[in-house]
Amino acid sequence: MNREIPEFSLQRMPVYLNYLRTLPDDGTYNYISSGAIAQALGLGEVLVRKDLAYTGCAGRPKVGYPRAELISALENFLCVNDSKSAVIVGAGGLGSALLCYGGFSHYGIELACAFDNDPAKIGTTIGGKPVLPIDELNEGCKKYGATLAIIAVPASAAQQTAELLIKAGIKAILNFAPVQINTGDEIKVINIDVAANLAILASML
Amino acid sequence: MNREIPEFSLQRMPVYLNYLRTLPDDGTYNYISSGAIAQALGLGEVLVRKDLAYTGCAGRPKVGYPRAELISALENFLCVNDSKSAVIVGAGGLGSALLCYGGFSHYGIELACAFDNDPAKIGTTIGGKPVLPIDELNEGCKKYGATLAIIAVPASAAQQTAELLIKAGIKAILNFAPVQINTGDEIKVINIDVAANLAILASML
DNA sequence: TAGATTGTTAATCGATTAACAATC
DNA sequence: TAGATTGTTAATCGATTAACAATC
Repeated sequence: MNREIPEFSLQRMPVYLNYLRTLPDDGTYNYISSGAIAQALGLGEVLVRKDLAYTGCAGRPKVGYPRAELISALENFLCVNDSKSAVIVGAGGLGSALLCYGGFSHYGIELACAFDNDPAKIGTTIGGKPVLPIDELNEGCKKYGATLAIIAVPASAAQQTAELLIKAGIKAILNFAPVQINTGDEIKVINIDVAANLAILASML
Repeated sequence: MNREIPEFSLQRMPVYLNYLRTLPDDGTYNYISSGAIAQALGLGEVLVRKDLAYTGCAGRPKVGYPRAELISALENFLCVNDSKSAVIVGAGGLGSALLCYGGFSHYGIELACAFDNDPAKIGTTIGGKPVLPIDELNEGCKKYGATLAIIAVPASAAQQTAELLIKAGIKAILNFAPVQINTGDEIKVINIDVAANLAILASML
C-alpha cells in the first residue's frame, strides 16, 4: 500500500529520519507535530503530514506524532534494517572520502569494498575497506552480495564502469561522474555532479 | 528576459553544457538537433527546445542548433566567464577530494582555499590550495572575494559554519552536511546528502 | 467543552508533454 | 516542393497548498 509514493516525497524521507534522530532523547520530544517538523525543515506542514502518511505511522490529533514510532516507521519505509551492500568504483579522492565516511550505516548500507585500476592502491585498505582490482569487480560484487554501487571514476570511464556493474548484478547506481550513463530502465540511477551544483548556485546570484 | 527560468530548467543547463562540450570537434557535430540532445540525455525533445530557448540561442529549422553558439550561449547563461571564487570549510576527506578536483574551473569557479580547525592541516596545502584556520574565515573570504562556499564539516558544526560564512559575505552555499542549515532567504543553499541518496536508491529496489 | 492537531478532499501551481503552425 | 526541425500554444500531469471535517 505504499509503493506509489511520489518521487519527491521519497526524497524527503531521509531528511525526516535524520532530523528526528537528532532530537534530544530527554523526553521533550516524545511527540512532535507536523508543524514543528515543517518549521525545522523549511517545508509546508500539510506536505509533512502527507509524506508521513506514507510511512503508515499515525499521528494523534492534539499531540502530534510519537517520535520513536515515527522513526521506526521511517526506518521501515527506507528498509534500514535489511542490510545492503554497496561497492565503490574509483578509489581516488572522492571514492576514498566516501570509504572513510561512516554515514551510510545509518541507512543500513555497508560499503563493502572499492575497485580501482591503480596498482599502487590495489591491495591496500581505505577506511578499513579493501581496494580490489577492476578485474575482480564481477566476483567482488557477487561475493559481497552488493546491489548498490557508487561510480567515482572519471567521466570517460563511467559508461564502461556502469556496464560492468550491471553485469555484476548491481541494481542501483549513484553516479558522481559528470556524464549521463546509459542503463536499462530496470537500473535506478541518481546523478550527483558537484561542480554543476556549484555552477547552478553561482548563476542564481 | 531570462531570470524567470524554471528551477528545473536551470538545473539542466550544466548537463547540456557538459554534453555539448564532450562532442568531438571533427565537424560531425557543427549542428545538433534537440532530438539528438534529448536522446543522449534521456529527456523529451520539446523540453530540450524549451530549455535551450532560455539561453537565447536560436536553432534553425531543418538543421538544428549551431553547437559552438549553443555552448557560448550556455556559458553565458551560466556566467562561466565571470570568474568567481569559492571556499571550502572542512578539509576532511570530502573537502580534500574537492580541493583536488579540477572540474569547477569548467564553470568559471575557482576554489580559493579551505578552512579547518585541525592544527595538523592548517598551513598545509591540498590540491595546491592553502588550508587556513577557521579564525581567518572572515578575512580569507574577503581577501579572495569569495561569494560561494562549500560546507564539508560534520553536521554538528554546519549551522555555525553557515553563520560565519554569511557574515563573511558568502551568498550561496553547497551543503554536504546531513542537516538543514538555517539562513536568510537571500542566501541560496543546495544540500547534497550522499548517504541519503544511496538510501533512496536502496528503497527504490 | 474548546482548542489543537491530524488526515482528506478540492484547488492551485508549476513542469512536462502533445499538437501544430512556421520555417528553412 | 517536400521533409525535417524549430518554436509556440494548449493540454496533461504531478506536486504542493488551501480548506475543512474528524478527533482526541
